[in-house]
Amino acid sequence: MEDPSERTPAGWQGLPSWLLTQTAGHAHRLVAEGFSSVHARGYHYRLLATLEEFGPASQAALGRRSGIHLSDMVATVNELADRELVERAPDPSDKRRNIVSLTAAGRRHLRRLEKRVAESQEELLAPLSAEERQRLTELLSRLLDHHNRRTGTAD
Amino acid sequence: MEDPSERTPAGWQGLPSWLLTQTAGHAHRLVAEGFSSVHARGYHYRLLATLEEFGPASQAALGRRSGIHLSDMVATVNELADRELVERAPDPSDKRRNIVSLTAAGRRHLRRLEKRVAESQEELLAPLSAEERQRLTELLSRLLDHHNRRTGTAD
DNA sequence: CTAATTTCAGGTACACTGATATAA
DNA sequence: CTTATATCAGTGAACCTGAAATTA
Repeated sequence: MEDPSERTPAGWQGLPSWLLTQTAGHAHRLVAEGFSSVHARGYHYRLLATLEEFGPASQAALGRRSGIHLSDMVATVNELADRELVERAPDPSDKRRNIVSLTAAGRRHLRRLEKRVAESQEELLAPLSAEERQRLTELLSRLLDHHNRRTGTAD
Repeated sequence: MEDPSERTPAGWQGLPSWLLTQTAGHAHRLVAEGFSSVHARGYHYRLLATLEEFGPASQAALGRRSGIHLSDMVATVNELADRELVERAPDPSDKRRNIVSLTAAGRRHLRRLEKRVAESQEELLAPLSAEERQRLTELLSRLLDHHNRRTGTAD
């Protein structure tokens, strides 16, 4: 089991796409661990933060603002409504719509999630200096902008 | 539908973990598109490249070298063996093992995959200069190293 | 006995496709 | 008639857990 080839990086390990997806995997893991410690997942945070930032809205509008697919929105709202972190009420002015809004408990839950997110950013970037973090963020932002425009992704 | 809030980025859009996972999503999509045009997926490339780099090996050794989970290794070898891109032969010196090796067709297939990968790297990094690409690669490598060491991940 | 190998069955988070019913 | 909304069913690649049988 002391085969050195099992510790030698293969050629594809240096590819930018590999470095990106692997590092993103660690980022996702760190954030998800923070969330799961308060019984949440990424979609919960994105939905609650979108609700606080833009106010009550229909599930379709929330989907467009949060980037969560409509089919997943149903399950996400279900999970949060079961725990009374959001409220789902019929819209009297348009009977197709549900108006989803944040409850007081939902807002407190969001505060906890934000703390966890901040901690995981720190853990993720630990080996980098402040200037390096800034440079990385800027490079990633430019790549993301470029490809979001290309694919017509919002935001 | 001209609601400007549906184009306004929410607060979490600036988080390093968000920039990383979203950019990685684009990277993954670009690479996967290149692969699917020759009916392949990521595991196929990783397995074929590992086989070429280190030679025939048991599925367990291949899993350690490629980072592919043993349970997924079975299906991956099945798929490649069905297309005669790899060969699975019993190891006479250890009856538990299969020795997996690359066929000539597998090597040709790998050449095609490498071309696709190179194209997608170029597409991924298009907006960055050579120096910026170098800086990004270096920063990501440091982050990846740090977290791989922390989690005991090989390579 | 323990440890390694292969295989199978399944689960999860995220992103997506398609179909349906209802209402604007 | 066309569009928007909400819901349900299901897929996919990647990554993972657990259990089983076989052999070292």
